[in-house]
This record gives sequence, structure tokens and C-alpha cells, in this order.
Amino acid sequence: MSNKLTIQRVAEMADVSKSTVSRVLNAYPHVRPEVREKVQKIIRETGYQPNNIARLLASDRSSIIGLVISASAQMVFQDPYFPALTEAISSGAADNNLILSLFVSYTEKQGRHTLNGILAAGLFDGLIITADHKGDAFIAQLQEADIPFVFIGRPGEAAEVNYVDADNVKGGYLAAAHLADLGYRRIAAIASDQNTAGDDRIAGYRSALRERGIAIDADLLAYGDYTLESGYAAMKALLQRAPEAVFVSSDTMALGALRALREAGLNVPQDIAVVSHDDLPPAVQADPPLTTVRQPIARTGKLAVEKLAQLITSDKSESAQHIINPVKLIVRASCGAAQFS
Amino acid sequence: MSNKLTIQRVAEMADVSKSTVSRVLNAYPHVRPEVREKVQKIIRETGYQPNNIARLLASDRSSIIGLVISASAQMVFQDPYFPALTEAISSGAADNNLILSLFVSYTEKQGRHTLNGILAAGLFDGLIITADHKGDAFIAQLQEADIPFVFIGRPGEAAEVNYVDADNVKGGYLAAAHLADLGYRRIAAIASDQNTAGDDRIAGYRSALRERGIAIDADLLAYGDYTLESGYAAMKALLQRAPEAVFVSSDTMALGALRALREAGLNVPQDIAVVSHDDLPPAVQADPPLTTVRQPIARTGKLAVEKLAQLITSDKSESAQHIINPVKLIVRASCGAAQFS
DNA sequence: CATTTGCCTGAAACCGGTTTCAAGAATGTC
DNA sequence: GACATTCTTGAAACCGGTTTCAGGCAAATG
Repeated sequence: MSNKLTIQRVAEMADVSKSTVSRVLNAYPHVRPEVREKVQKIIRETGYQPNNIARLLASDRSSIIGLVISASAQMVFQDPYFPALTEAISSGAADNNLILSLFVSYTEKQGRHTLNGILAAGLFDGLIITADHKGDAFIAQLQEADIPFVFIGRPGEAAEVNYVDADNVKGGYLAAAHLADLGYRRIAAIASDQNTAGDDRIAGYRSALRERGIAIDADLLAYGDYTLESGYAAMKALLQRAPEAVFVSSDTMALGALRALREAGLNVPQDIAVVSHDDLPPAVQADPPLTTVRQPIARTGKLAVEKLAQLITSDKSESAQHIINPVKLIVRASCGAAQFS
Repeated sequence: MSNKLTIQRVAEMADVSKSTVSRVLNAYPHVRPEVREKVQKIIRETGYQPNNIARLLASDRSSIIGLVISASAQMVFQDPYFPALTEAISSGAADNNLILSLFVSYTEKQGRHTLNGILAAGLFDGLIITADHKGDAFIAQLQEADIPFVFIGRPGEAAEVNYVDADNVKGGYLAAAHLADLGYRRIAAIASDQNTAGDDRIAGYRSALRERGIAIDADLLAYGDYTLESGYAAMKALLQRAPEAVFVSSDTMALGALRALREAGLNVPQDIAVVSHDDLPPAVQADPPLTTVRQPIARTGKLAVEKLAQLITSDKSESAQHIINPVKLIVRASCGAAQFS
């Protein structure tokens, strides 16, 4: 303890120079096998661990990436999407030998401030950004700072930005098509204008209906902000239009919608069918269990980290890549499919 | 961009030495006001930001703290407790100018591995640990590593460990007392043996009943693991004992219990009263809204960070401190209190 | 056998700050 | 006015690594 273990001390003990120890540590070539072995033995015996800070200062790389979550507190708290995503990224970072730092901010202003701090600190090799409000505000700042970054979810202006996203258009399509194919005609939707995912899901919903020659009624569209309450309110408003089915853009909002339906004395799926999006735990827990579009959050997180790691490593800045993950319809009770079979 | 801005360049521009610039940066005394002003002007104009890494290498402090969450995936995903706590700690870290790094692991083995990596990296000034399984496994390792750390939630063997916790005994007491005072006698409880919080809450529950001369029936006690499903299963088992009321040790488990009750055709609170613990969003969203014991999670996170910051700063290692946060009963519909008024 | 080539290795510079030390200037004391 | 203090300041050492460079030696080439 008293005598701290430095590369210098290890070098002395192994009777070689610092340089050689450094070469062994970093698995560089041009070290004679027996020398390498000797050094490794000392390292093993002493339990020597190089000082990351020093290493980092000299090599200009920290192996720390930041995850910036900028969304309303409501969303972050209520929707299990963020915990799930965070977990995925956290384990992805571990797999890539990266340390993950987390930043959460609830307002765009706060987010900008946070980002300033992060960029100023200069501590991070790269950033993963998940932002609502389409996140455009950050892009210019990030590009100017010349730091590798990957967005989760398509930003408003796709521009030349790397991002990983689910195939939200397909998600909305699958949900609406499923309902239409079950015979429902008055199919409402609860969307969200918080991010592009909401827009895309509704775009898919529209194209599924259009494809089937079902007129699109603007009155059958309501908006929420991914909270349970907003789903409740939106559903309540939609009830006046007497829809036969509803596509809700997230599981959490669907829980709210279910409550509104229950209060209105309607049974799901007998009186009205519900399909939601995400397939997070609440979908299974709901009563009735929700038919929902599964998006591969774990995979999204993993791919985002890998893409970022690649950006960090390769100095070559290729053109921006857009990774779109497949989605899949999971049929449970809420859509009424079981009734028909 | 080409010519990076270093303290050296700033010094040259201001026509002083590196040392002086460093003194200005760190607000040290003994710099003539006009010199200080001149340097600050250059810093302002150039937008110079000291390199944290270098600073850190020289000063032996990283300003990075780690948050280690070690709990089953079930718990982490389903219970909003962890997101809420994470957020609180994240903002607490920001307030204290600390960078927060997040580590999540689901098994004790994985957790130990993670911790090894963290300690080996030597990058962190301190750690905040939240662990289930009473977290004892980590303590020895942490103490040996000689790194400042604070537990969230009392570890199994309190030992000489700093921790911040809610007053769980009081929480259980308030819940049970409330039910007893409303006139219920057969008061069941769904506890958890995942961590000490579960034990403590049940201890409080017991003492409230004992105090009121209500016999404690071991058959009225069931266990869960903080998941909705476990609450459901526990409630189902308890139903055979025909309780008049039930205290559930977390909101999420209470949701499961509510479902079991609904399926059994029982109305809450007319047929059976429910009181839970935590007061997280699900408590309000539940149907009926849950009477629950609020624990101040935001405050817990904040205090943990502050305590840790203090440990990092003061080299003096005082005796371990146990910070217990007050809890409060929030009365909503599920306990039936409204019926009596 | 002389020369080129390539593989090891250590010395020293470097990353960009902080901190110690000593010296010169300014101020205070008697 | 001489001497002791206190302020300011810059030079240099230092934090603990990585990386460049050049030299020594062995193997390969002609």
C-alpha cells in the first residue's frame, strides 16, 4: 500500500524498462517471448493494474462513453422503455470494455447544459443520445465538438447522423393491418408527437389502412406523451367517436387506454380491440394481456454501442449509417384474435 | 482545432507562466488582481477548457463516482424504484460536480465481476451500492480496496458501513397501524426476503399489531420478490386465509395482489383493504389508487451522493454513519378509509 | 565475409495539467 | 533606513503511463 505499484516499479522488478512493460501490457509485438513471460509473471504476482488516468492522458482515449437520456421525467419514469434500454446499453458497454456514464435530463435546456458539461469535460470517447423532441437541438453541438456519437431513435432531421432505431413504420403497419384483417373498420390510433417514433408508427398505421381501402378518419387520431395518463385522456376523447379498435403507440399509454375503457364499461376485446407497441412487461401484465408490436430493445442498445465503438476506433469517418431493427407482432388477448379462431 | 488549446498556450498568450494560469483556474490566492483579470480575459475569449484527464492525473482525483445496481433483472425492470433512484443519484451527482457512471448486474456473481473491474480500473473516486441479497458480499472487497462507498439500503450486516435508507420499520408500522385503526383485524402481509427493507417493513408491521393487541398469525404472511407476478402469487395464496386487509411491501407487488383480488371477484376496498409501500407512479395509477407509504427516494439519492462526496473530500475517516429517511402514509382509496368518513 | 535487414530494447520526450520551491518585489516593523 | 514578512511569480519536478527514436544484436542476403 505504502509503495504504490507503478509501471516503473514493475519494470524494476522485472529488470526491464518501462517501455517493455508497456509493450507487454498492450500486447504489442516485438517482445521476446521469455521477456514477455517474465513481465507477465511479475504482473500476475503483484496484481499490478495500470493507472487508467495516466494511460488515458498519454493515449488520448478514456474508454468511457456517455449515455444521454433527454426526455420528460414522465416518460423516463413511467415507460419501462428507458430502463430496458439503459440496461441493454450498460451490458453492451461492458461487452466492449467500455465504461458507461449516465446522464439524465428532463428539459431541453437542462439537456443542453448537461451536454455542454460533458463536452467540456472532454472525458468521453463517444456518446449515445436518446432524446425526445426529436433531439435536433443537440446535433449541431455534437458535430462541432467532433465527438463520435450515435442516436437511439431517428432524430427529426436524419441528416448525416448515425442512429439505431426500430422499424416503427412497420410496427404501426403490423398493428393496423392485424386489426383490419380481423375485420375491424373504425380503427382509431393514439399517437405521440414527442418523437419520430410516434410519427413513424402512425405513418405505418395509415399505409396499412390505405392499402386495405379503409378511409382514414382524422377524428380517430389522438395524441399522448407516453404516459399512462395521456393514454387515458386520449382514449376518453376517442370514445366519443365510437371506434371498434384502437392502436396505441406504447404499452404504457395502452394501460391508460384500458382504464378509460373499463371505466366506460367496455370490455376488451369484446367491445373494442386494442393493439399496442413495444412489448414491455406491462403488456403481459395488462388485463387483458396486450397484443403488441415487439421492438428489440436489447438489440438496439447492443448495436448502438457497437456502432459507437466502431466510430471511436476507426478514425475514418464513413458516411452515416442508419440501423433499423425489425419488429414483430405478438398476438395476445386484447385484439380479440382468439375470438375468431 | 489544429493548434490545441493548452494551459501552456494560454500562459503564453497572457504572458505569464503555466503556474499562474493554473492558480487562476483553481481560484488560488496570491495572484495580483490585474494579472488574474488578464488571464481570465484570455480564458474567456479563447473558451479554454482545461483537460480533465491531465488535471486528474496530476491531482489524483477523477470526480467520477460509480453507481452499482446489483439486483435481479426482474426487480430492476419491473419496479420503478430503480429508475427513480438512479435519476435522483444522477441529479445529485450533477449538483456535486461529479460524473456518474452506471453499472447494472443481475446476479451476485456478475456483480462481483463488475466490481472487480471497477476497482481495478481505479478510475472512480467513490461508489454508491444498491444491492439485494443484502449486499454483504461486496463489503469486504470494498473495504479492502480502500475506496469510499455508501450503501443505499441497510446491508445485512450493518457493520461499519455508511448507508442511507428509508425508515422501513416505521413504514411497515404506519401501514399496519392504519389498517388496524380502521378496524381490520385479520391483516395479512406480503413481505420480501430479497433485502433488509422487506424484513424491516415486516418488523414494523408486527410491532403495530402487537401494540394493538392483535395476534400475529404466521399464516397471514407471504413472500414475494418485488415483481408483480410474485405479488399476484402471494395474494392468491393468502386468499385461502380470508384476510380482511393486506399490507404489501411494494407498489408493484400490490398491483399483482390487486389482480389476484379482482380475479377472485373481490372488490377493493369493500371486500378487502390494501396498503402498499413506496408511493411510486403505479400507486396512483392502480385501480383503485393505492394507499401507500411514501419513501423519499429523491432525497435518499441526494443524501447518498452528498455523503459520498464528503467521504471523498475528507481524508478523515469518521465512524460510519447511518442516515434514515422519514416515511409518510399517503391515504388513497385502496384502504377504505374513505368509506368510514 | 561484408552488408543489409529486421527484431528487440531502453532512453527520453511527451500527454496537460498541479504542486513545490526558491527568488524577487512589495510591504510592514522598529 | 535596515531588516523581517508577506505577496507574487516562474522554473522545474511530478503524476504514470505511451510513443518515438535510435542503437545493438542476430539473422538474412549478396
